[in-house]
Amino acid sequence: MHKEHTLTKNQQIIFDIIDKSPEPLKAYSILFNVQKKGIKAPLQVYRALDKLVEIGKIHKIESRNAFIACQNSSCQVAKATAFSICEMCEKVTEISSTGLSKYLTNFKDKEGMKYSKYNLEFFGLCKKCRT
Amino acid sequence: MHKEHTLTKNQQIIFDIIDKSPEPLKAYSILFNVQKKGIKAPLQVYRALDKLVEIGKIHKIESRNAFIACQNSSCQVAKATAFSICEMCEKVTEISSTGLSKYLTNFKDKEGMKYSKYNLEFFGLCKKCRT
DNA sequence: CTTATAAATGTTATATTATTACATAGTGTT
DNA sequence: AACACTATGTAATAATATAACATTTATAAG
Repeated sequence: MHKEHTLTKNQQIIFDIIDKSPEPLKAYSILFNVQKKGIKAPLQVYRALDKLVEIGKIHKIESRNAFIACQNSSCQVAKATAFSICEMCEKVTEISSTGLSKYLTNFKDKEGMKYSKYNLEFFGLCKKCRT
Repeated sequence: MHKEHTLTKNQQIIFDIIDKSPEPLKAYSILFNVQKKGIKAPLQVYRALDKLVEIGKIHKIESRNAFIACQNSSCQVAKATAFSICEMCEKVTEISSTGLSKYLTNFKDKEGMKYSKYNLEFFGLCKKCRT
């Protein structure tokens, strides 16, 4: 079993903001939002973000430089992530498909190499934006 | 059939540097390398990069903010990309697996949504770094 | 409980990555 | 020539991220 991570003060503050947000948040937008709570410097935000990513509480959307809370309840480690991104409204959703994650986790390249981690980002138009 | 894109002067200079490099290049490292050729400003580099990505001659490795020449001969459009990245030596290789690209191109999420584009990055240790 | 160690914090400065805004020049039509 | 379109040049600045160092807090070992 995994050890439950108890978040520190800064980590908790920053996680809460990301978790409550309906959309991915950028580091400096987070910073702006927590300045009233005493977090004044970028580094304080980035350190919390790094830790939260490391323990799998949040994920980074690489193509957007933004962070989203993990949707898969109790995802402890960030080693197999997949997202859909609407190119119109920028809505991002974490994909949890057993088939997909099995396929990718077991994927071997031409030389038989298996990978320990992956990140996949799908792009298209969401339901709303297609209508 | 696709129209062959004739690269402009700046685009050609920047593509050549990326194409010759054994590793992904970052925008400012490219800038540094082309200053002798008269390209002086970041924007000149970014504009060429944008265009080259758009026409599929190069790809951006999102997790590294770096650019690599397309390995799939005559890949004209950047809409289905997959890479392996060594977390030790940072070697990046474009994966060309028909199985993988078929699987992902046809992937539908829970709501039946199909996507027009994807980018996948695998992480692990390359052959050399595992020994 | 105290000492040692690791993890987290606070703060300043700076590095790296990317875009806005505006002026100019080339290219290809009609 | 007149038009639209794409690319270029240049300066300034915005947005994203890390280095370096001092201090504090949490955790574990004796």
